[in-house]
Amino acid sequence: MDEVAVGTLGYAILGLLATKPRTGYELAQAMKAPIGYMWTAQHSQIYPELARLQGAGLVTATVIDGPGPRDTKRYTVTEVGLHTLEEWTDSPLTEVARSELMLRVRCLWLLPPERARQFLVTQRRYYEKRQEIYAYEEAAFALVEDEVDDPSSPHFAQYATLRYGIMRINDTIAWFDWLLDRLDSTASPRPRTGLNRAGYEG
Amino acid sequence: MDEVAVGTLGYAILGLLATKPRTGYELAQAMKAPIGYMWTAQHSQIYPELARLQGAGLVTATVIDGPGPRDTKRYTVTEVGLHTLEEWTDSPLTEVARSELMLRVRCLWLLPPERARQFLVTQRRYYEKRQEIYAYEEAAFALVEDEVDDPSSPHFAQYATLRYGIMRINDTIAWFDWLLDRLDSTASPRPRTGLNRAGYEG
DNA sequence: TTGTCCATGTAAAAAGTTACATGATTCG
DNA sequence: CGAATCATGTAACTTTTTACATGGACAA
Repeated sequence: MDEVAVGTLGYAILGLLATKPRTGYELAQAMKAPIGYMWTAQHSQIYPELARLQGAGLVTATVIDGPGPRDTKRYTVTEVGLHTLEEWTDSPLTEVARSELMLRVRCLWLLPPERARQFLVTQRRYYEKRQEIYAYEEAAFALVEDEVDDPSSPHFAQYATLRYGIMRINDTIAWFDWLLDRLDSTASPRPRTGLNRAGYEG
Repeated sequence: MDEVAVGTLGYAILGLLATKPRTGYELAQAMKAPIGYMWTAQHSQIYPELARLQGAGLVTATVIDGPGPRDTKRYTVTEVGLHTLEEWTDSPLTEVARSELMLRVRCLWLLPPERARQFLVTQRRYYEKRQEIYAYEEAAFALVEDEVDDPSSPHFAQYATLRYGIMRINDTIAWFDWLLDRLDSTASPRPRTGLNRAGYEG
């Protein structure tokens, strides 16, 4: 019940519990799912965090029927937890963008064009697969038409994030095509001149 | 000189050194810069990593003139380092997407519409600022026109990542506008019905 | 009977952030 | 003369990942 600083993972959990009570296992599943391509965590991180949130009085646990040697617990957000989550939602935010894909792309000049091309084609395929999954997810929102248009419904917010994901994927695929095109349509390949090419100061 | 497993940070450093030798300080600067909105690291992480890379024989250090109580060292990739980087560039990749922004958006249904709107407007502004910085960065590529079209030039790869960044920002701004529009144009706000609204099972 | 799913935990290691610490130069 | 920039490092802490560990239910 002490004043404990809640981290992003804690809020990610509270955010999921705000729509319905879940077990730690279900939370772990939700963070694996494609709709959850916004935050991930392993169960080994989730279980201790749930214990901390409970200690801080932000969630409560109820023992329910379940398999295995240990208790199966279903967690619910408390009023305090919900209020904490609300305050966090529009508190100041500065994101640190990390993209290993872009880190790789930045090194593509080191590879022979065919290898670079192969890499891009493979990556593009992953995004195409996700595109299919997202299309499937979007179809599900047709079933809750009314709620999707109601800003006080969790479906409204969920749909907004889904649209963001779909947009991002579409554009990324378009970008892959643009880059693949540029790779193919280039002039005669110049010979590489070692580590630090003369005249390059960028 | 031992076989040390290199992590993403190590490759990010090697990738920067592959275009030109730099000091640890310069690497830290490069990872702060807007063009580096793909990986970030503090100097406290960079200096030990450079020592590790040097120990593994992937970079070499030369002491140069500089201020302060300690040696100023300029690092250069070795042939082994460059080869290691090359192999990593198109090795299998599966990214874990993390977006605190989307995590927040997913909770917007908890806020009164005006507060949600204010949050989105503020976030939109950050992206608009970055848009300006990126436009400035893009202009710089006009100076190296030839290299931008040459797949074996680092400028080609750098430009590709910049285009990706610009595209992402433009789309994100468009998405903010779409969502702001939806927030405004909604029907009469329904009263909230507590934690777990009846009938909601999503 | 072998593997996957359900369900929960701990331990250890790696990666990342924040804070402490030193000292020269240069600009206002 | 004070603040910012250059330049490098360590210590402490938090977060994330990988691995170890248990055991029931159910399907191929």
